Parts: sequence; C-alpha cells; structure tokens
Amino acid sequence: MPHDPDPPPAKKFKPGSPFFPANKKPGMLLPKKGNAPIPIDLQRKQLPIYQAKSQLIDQLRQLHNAVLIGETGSGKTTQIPQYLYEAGIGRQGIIAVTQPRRVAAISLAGRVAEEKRTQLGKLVGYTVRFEDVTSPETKLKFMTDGMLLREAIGDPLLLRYTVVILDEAHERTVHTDVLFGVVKSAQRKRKEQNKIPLKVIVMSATMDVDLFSQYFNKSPVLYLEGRQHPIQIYYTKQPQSDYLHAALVSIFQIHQEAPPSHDILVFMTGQEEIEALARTCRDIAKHLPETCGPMIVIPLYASLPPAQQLRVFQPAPKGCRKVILSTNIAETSITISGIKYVIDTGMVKAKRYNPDSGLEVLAVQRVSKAQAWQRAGRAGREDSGSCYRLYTEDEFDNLANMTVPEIQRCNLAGVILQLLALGVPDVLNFDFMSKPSPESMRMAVEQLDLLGAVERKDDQVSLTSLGKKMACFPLEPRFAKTILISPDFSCTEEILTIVSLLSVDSVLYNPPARRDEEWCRENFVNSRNMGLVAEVRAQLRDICIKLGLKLESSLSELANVRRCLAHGMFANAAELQPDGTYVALDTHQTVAIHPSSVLFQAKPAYVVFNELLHTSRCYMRDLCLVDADWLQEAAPEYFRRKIHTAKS
DNA sequence: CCCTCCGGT
Repeated sequence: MPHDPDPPPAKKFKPGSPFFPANKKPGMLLPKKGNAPIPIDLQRKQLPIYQAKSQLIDQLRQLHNAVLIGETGSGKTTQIPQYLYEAGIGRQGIIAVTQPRRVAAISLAGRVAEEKRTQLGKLVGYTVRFEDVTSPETKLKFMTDGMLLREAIGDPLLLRYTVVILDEAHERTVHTDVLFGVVKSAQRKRKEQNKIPLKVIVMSATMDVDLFSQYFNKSPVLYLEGRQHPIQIYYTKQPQSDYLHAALVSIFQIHQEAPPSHDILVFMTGQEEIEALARTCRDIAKHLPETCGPMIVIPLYASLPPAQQLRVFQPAPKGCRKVILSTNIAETSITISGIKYVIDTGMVKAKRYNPDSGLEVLAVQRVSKAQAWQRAGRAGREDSGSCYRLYTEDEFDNLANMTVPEIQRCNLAGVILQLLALGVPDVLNFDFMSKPSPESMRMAVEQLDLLGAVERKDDQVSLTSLGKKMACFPLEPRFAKTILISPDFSCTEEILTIVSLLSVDSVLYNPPARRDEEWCRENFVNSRNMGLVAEVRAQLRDICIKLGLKLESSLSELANVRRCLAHGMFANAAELQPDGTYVALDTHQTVAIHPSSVLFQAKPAYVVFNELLHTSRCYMRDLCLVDADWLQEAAPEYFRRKIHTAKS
C-alpha cells in the first residue's frame, strides 16, 4: 500500500524562506469569477514583490550582478523589468528577459504590455524563432534564451542590451548554461573596453543558488516572498516495487476520502504508461459503490494534439473529480489550477548521454530532490494541498539534490560550433558553470573535425570557412553540412525538405492502440509538426539565399540526393554483415534496421541513418540507401580501414 | 518485428 489509512508523520513543506516579512496576505493575481475585475495597477500593487520595490531598486541600481530567488507567483518576472525601466536603470539600451520556452516569452510580454498600457511590440516586445514582435521603441524585450544566443553570434558583447535577466535559471537548459558564459564574458569585456556596463540578473525559483552566486563573482542573493501555500508531504512506509500499482491505489484512496472538488495530478513517465493507467482507472471507476462520486481521467503529454491538451483546463462537472495523469510537462510548461493533491511516482523518463558511444538513450530513472519539490509545489498554487510521494523518506533523502544539467548529458557538437562562431578563443577551456566531461568535449571537436568545420593546431581549435557557414544554420552540424554540400549534387531543394523533416518531431501520429491499422499511414498526419517543418524549411532556405547557395532541384535524379546524404552523414553509416546484422562503421556497434523502415526487408549493403534508438535492440531510424564508393569519396581517410567490401 | 520525457535556434 502506498500509504496507510492514518498517514505517516507528515512533514510541513514551505519552500524558500521569506527575507521580506510576510505581513500582508497577498492578493489574487486574477480576478475571481463574478467579482468586479481588479484594476491592473492595483493588481501590480498587490503582488508580494511590491512590498520590496524600493529596496530592490536601490540594490539593483548598485549591483552589476545579482541572483534573485523568487517563489512561484512572486511576480519577479513581470515586475523587475518594469521596476528597472521606471527607475531609469538601463535606459540607454534594452532590458532583455530570457525564458527557456517560447510560450512563456510571448505571454509574459503580453502581460507586461498590458500593465504598461501599451501596444505589444512598442515599448514591450518579444522575439522567438519565426516571430519578432519588437520595434526600435522596444525597451523591455522578452525572448527565448536560444534566441539571445543566436543574436550573440552577430554581437558577442550584446551591445544593444544594458540589462540581461536570465529567468528560470534553475532549469539549467543547454541554452541557459551557454548564455551564462556568454553574458559573463560580455560583461567583463565591456568593462575592459570602457563600454556601457552590462547588468546581469539571474532568477531562480529554487534555493540552491550557491553555484550561480559563485560563478557570477560571488554576487549577492536576494530573496522574494511568493504565494506558495503550505503543502503536506506524505511518504510511503515501505519502498514500492510497482509504482504504477501504488499510483492506482493512491488515486482511489483519495477519491474515496476527499471532497469531489479536489483534483488530483499524478506524475508519471510516458505516453504509453499514462494511456494504460487511464484505461484502468476508468474501468475501476465504473464499478465503484454509489457512495463514490464519478471521476474524469485526463491524460497529458506533449505529443497529444492541442485540443486534447486543453481538456486539462476544463473544470470537472459538479460532483465529479478530475484526475490528470501527466508527464513532467506539468512540472513547468503547463500549470493547472485547482490541484489539491499531487501523486509523485518519483520516476521520470529523461535523456542520458554516453560520450563513448555517442549515443543518447531515453531511460526511466529517479527524479532529483529539486524535481520532487517542483512536483509537490503544483498542489499549492491557490490553497494548501497535499503531495503523496510513492517512496519512503529514506529513498527521498538518497535522491540526487539537483537534476544533472542538460549540458552534461547531451552531444556538444552544436554547442562547440556556436562557441567558436561567437569568437571564444579557447573553447576547450570555456568557462562553463558546470563543466561537461573532457571526454564529451573531445568527442564533439572530433565530430566537427570530421565534418570539416574546424582546424586543430596544437591544442587550439578554430573554425574553417565551411564551419563559419555551418554556424549560420539553426541545426545540428551534420545537417548544416549536408545542406552546404547539396549544391555540388544539384539537389538543395530536396535536401532542405529532408533536413527540415529530420529536425522536427515526426509528422505522423503513432497511436499505440492503432498501430496495426494500415490507413494510419495515410491519415494520421500531425499538422502541428507538419506546419513546423514548413516554417523551418522556409527559414533554412532564406539562410541558403543569404549565403549565396544555388537552389536547384535534382528532379528525377534521386541518386544525387542519396549521394549528398552519404557525403553529409557519412559518420552515421552502417554496413551489412555476412550474418545479416549491421555494424555502425563509426563505433563498430551492432545495430539493426528499425522495423518501421521501408528498408526493413531490403537489407541493403550500406546505409546512412539519422539516429540510433536504443530500446529492445539498437535500432537505426530514418535510413537512406548509399553506395560504399560515396562514403569513401566523402571521407577517404576516415573510411580507409573501416569499409570491408569494395562495393555495395 | 517496432514500445519517444521535456524544450529550443
């Protein structure tokens, strides 16, 4: 049993500790239904942060670096940029606020424009990929962190900006982590060159900010009170061998005991698991005694069509309980109101990277303590709540404190290429806040070398002219390379389409329950992803034109396209063995053609592939038939000892 | 004989 009828001794949870006294009950951010709307100026003044306004302005005026801890709902992201602007801080340039996610950048800009009573795109604007809603008047600019990084390639000192606010820093995305180093270096260089100073403010929702403070010259840490309500935490008495069963028992225990208006949010690992548990819950709910009210079970994960994602926001009918089964999308990206109970399985599906094999693997693993607190916090947004952890307190104590930053578990080829394009002199010793392993750095440089993007002299790495062009594309280096060589094969139009398709998620839905139905192949087109492909292709095509590439189509000469892919993707080649298996020529790993491939039955002698998927076996996905000769031509040195047979 | 967490330029 996940928990007993009388719960184990509970721990009171109140994340963070208020630095500014909590002498006032904070007001509601949004007007309640039926009440007169609260004027927007009053709403601003009712935010917890307003109490600290003048103190904050005084401190931020003096500091070059600051770390700000603000609980959810403190109002730090919308108010700090306005406070700075209103106090005349950084007026010579633009105040940038970076976000890991597009939707956040867009909606925050909308909110702040409304508070400033200006049209979006004037004083307040935003810039995300495919969308730039700014003008020369824009002084408060919300943007994705990836976008600021792109901009830095053309302007490494970020001279348009007087203040850069790095929000949601605790999430530690690759982009945020690279930006840490970029803004730190820009700040130092501007000081050395007597340019207008750059103020850097790091914002985090979690307390573990020592690393941020150390990294930014031991900058002071400012604390902000939030609106988080107390959350009662429950642990299991015994470790659970089956977290899905434990989740099921917990859901129905709460369902039988709690008032029906109290909604439940369950954190799980993936689509298939969620859909299966949803079915089980619905079956059980049908056979409950009359005394138990009805229950509506809603799955939530990123690949769900938008219309179905929206269902989580609809209130359940009166007397009916809403149970949401979600991946970690509900940890940060989607916030649902009315959640009274969180059930945390303690598990998450996340990417792991093995620098030796160069393989990224998705694996179910334990969450970190920070993640567990983030999940629990989802129960206390409007009122006090409860979080049921399906593991013991001892198990919790043994969790890692923080999730390993993404930069330490991904392929770094793109990051290194970008740093070189930024003019970082000694990339291998770049000042990362959390250094990736030397092994994965070395692997990345080797990959770039193979692609012809870099030159190495002694221990110094520099960009070739091909590498400089590659960095212009918002793509993985091998894709950029493939586009850049496509004019040699007169097939740039085709390659643009292929690369666009490969660089977004699948354009086909693949519902597990209907995998056997033949007509899915024609009908289950994911319009969201297909639309994205079209936008990506248009953007890449623009870059080709700017670089002066000849845009040709090979028409019916498809061998040109395959030849081009062989030249661009030669590092991802595999060779058929006499026993019918394949060997990846780069790592000598045994691999197989994924059964979903049209080449599954064909057994071609040589293929290039887009990615390796390590599941029941190591599968190659997105394949293209190539000739051995083409691979030899593409990288003669590299293949000298790798290819066994002469021809395919 | 297939069994994909979340993001982003």
